[in-house]
Amino acid sequence: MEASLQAALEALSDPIRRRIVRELAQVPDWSRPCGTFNDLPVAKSTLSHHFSVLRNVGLLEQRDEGARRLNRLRKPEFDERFPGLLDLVLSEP
Amino acid sequence: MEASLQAALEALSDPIRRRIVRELAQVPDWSRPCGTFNDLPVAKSTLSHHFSVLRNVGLLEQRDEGARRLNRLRKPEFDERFPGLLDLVLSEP
DNA sequence: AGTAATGTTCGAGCGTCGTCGAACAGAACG
DNA sequence: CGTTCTGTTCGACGACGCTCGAACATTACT
Repeated sequence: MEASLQAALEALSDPIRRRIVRELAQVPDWSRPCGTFNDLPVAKSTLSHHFSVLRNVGLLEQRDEGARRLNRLRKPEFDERFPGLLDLVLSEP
Repeated sequence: MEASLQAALEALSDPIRRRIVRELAQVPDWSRPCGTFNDLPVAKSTLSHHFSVLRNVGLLEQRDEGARRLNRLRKPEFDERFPGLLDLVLSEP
C-alpha cells in the first residue's frame, strides 16, 4: 500500500472507477460482490481490471466468501492519506 | 471554466503539470513568465501544451506583458470548486 | 460427476495523450 | 529593417491504458 498521489489521481481519473467507488460508498461494507456491478457498460474482464487498480491504490479491500468476492471501500484509510480527495468523488453527480 | 472533476483529475494526473502548479504556488502572482520553467525536462512546445491544459481546467490564468506571458495560479477559485484537491498537490514532495 | 456461477488472466485491438522538431506570429531592441 | 526572444500551432511518432473475448480456476448446486 502507501500509494502515491500519482497513482491515486490516475486511479480516480477513470469515470467507471469513480462510479464503482460511489456505488460502493452507498452500501455497507462487505455487502456487494463484484458481480453486482453489471449496470456498468463494460465486460467482466474490464471490470476485474478496474477492481485491481482500485485495490492497488488502497481504495478497495476484497474478501473471498465462497465463490463470490465481497468488497469494502477503505474510506478511513484513504481519507487519512489523501484528505478531501475521496469526498470530491463521492460528491460527484 | 466550470471544469468537471474528470478534467481536473486528468489535468493533475501528469507529474509535469503538478510540478508547474507547485512552482507557481511558491511565487507571487504574475511574477513568472512561461519561459522560466526551463528546468522541466520537456521541450517548449510540450510546455506550452501543459500550460494550455492547466488553463482549460481553470487552474491557470495568463496575461500578456510585452513578449512574455505572465502566470497566476487561480488557487481561490479552484479551492472553492474542488476543496482540498490543490492542497494535496501542493503538499507533495 | 456434471453443470452453472463468479472472477481472474491472457493476448490483441485501438484510441488517447505526452512528446518532439519545425514553422509561425508578435514584441523588443540594436 | 533585421535580429532575437517568447510562446503557440502543426503534424508525426510512440507508449500507455481501456477494452474485449476466450480460456482458466474455484466454488456451489443438482
